[in-house]
Amino acid sequence: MTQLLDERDFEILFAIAECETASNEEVHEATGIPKSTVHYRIQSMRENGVIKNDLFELDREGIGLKITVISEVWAEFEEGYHETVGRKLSDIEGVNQVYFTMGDTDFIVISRLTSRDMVERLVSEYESIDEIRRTSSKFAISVIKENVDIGILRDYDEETLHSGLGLTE
Amino acid sequence: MTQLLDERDFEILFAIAECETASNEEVHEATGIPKSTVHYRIQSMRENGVIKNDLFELDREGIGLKITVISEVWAEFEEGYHETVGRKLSDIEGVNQVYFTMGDTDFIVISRLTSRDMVERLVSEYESIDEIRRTSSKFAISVIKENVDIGILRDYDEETLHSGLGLTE
DNA sequence: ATTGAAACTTGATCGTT
DNA sequence: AACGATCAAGTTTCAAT
Repeated sequence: MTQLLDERDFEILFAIAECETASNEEVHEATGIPKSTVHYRIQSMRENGVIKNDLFELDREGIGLKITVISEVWAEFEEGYHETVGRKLSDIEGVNQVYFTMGDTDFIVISRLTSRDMVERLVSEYESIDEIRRTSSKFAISVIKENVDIGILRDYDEETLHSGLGLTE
Repeated sequence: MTQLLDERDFEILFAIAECETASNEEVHEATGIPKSTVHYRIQSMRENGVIKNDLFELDREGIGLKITVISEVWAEFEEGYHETVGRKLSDIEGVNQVYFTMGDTDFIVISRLTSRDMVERLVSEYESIDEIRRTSSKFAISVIKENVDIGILRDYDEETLHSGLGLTE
């Protein structure tokens, strides 16, 4: 099996994420890769499914993030701990979503990882945070739905959003 | 307080989500709204923060989705239930992410909702699914981090992704 | 705030290497 | 596959409403 992506593809993807634009021009300026090559590469990534639409939904498997781990985290109560602990959790490599909830769990953390090694690293990062009392992790066997960014709108009736905002015709 | 968005803004956002492109041209064709007006509206939504970057990360609060609910769902074991039940969960309005896990929980479901009404609706939708045994829901008091789509790349060292894909220099 | 038309920038194509 | 030059196509601006 041949590699889907090489270093150069990543350089382009990182530049897009960094600049927050997919303009050939800007990617060219950020990377030094000629405009036409940037264009060619992005087109190739579209064709092989790594980039899924014009708004750059990425195929996580395609970029090597095959493991999804969902963790529950319990922490010591302190003033403002949802911010301080939340920030520490956010900073761990591979951590993608952090939700602060109240009740029997304090945080829910979703991570995308490349390997078992990273899972071990994740756990030891949790353990190195002083305020954390206990964690519990689950592997997602399959990701059935993820609608993110602008795609989220497909989850709703226009009606629902209108009434949510108090819009009237 | 004046409304951030009106019907027309939504029409444009929905068209973008539907067409999977933000081209003035295509949005114009899909909606009949003149190109220059589409341009003007998108620019305005950028300025007031509803659209956060060129790759169309949306401000969920801005479009009225103020409530995040995270649910754990337990279901009867059946052949292929992760698909059948997972699909039913995915189809509920406002459901945004569905993860199938094994062990003490079967599914983790993340929803974005506009109102308490929608929360009640969510729960009754859960209850109407035959295979579901039990559910448990938490409200996210705050969403501390969400890196989605192409932004996910910012969570990683380039190194990590390279080694995850088995790339070598 | 909206729009049609003009001006301009950029993405896409093509031919070489 | 990479790339510089070219051109069609789309974005952005502008002036009028």
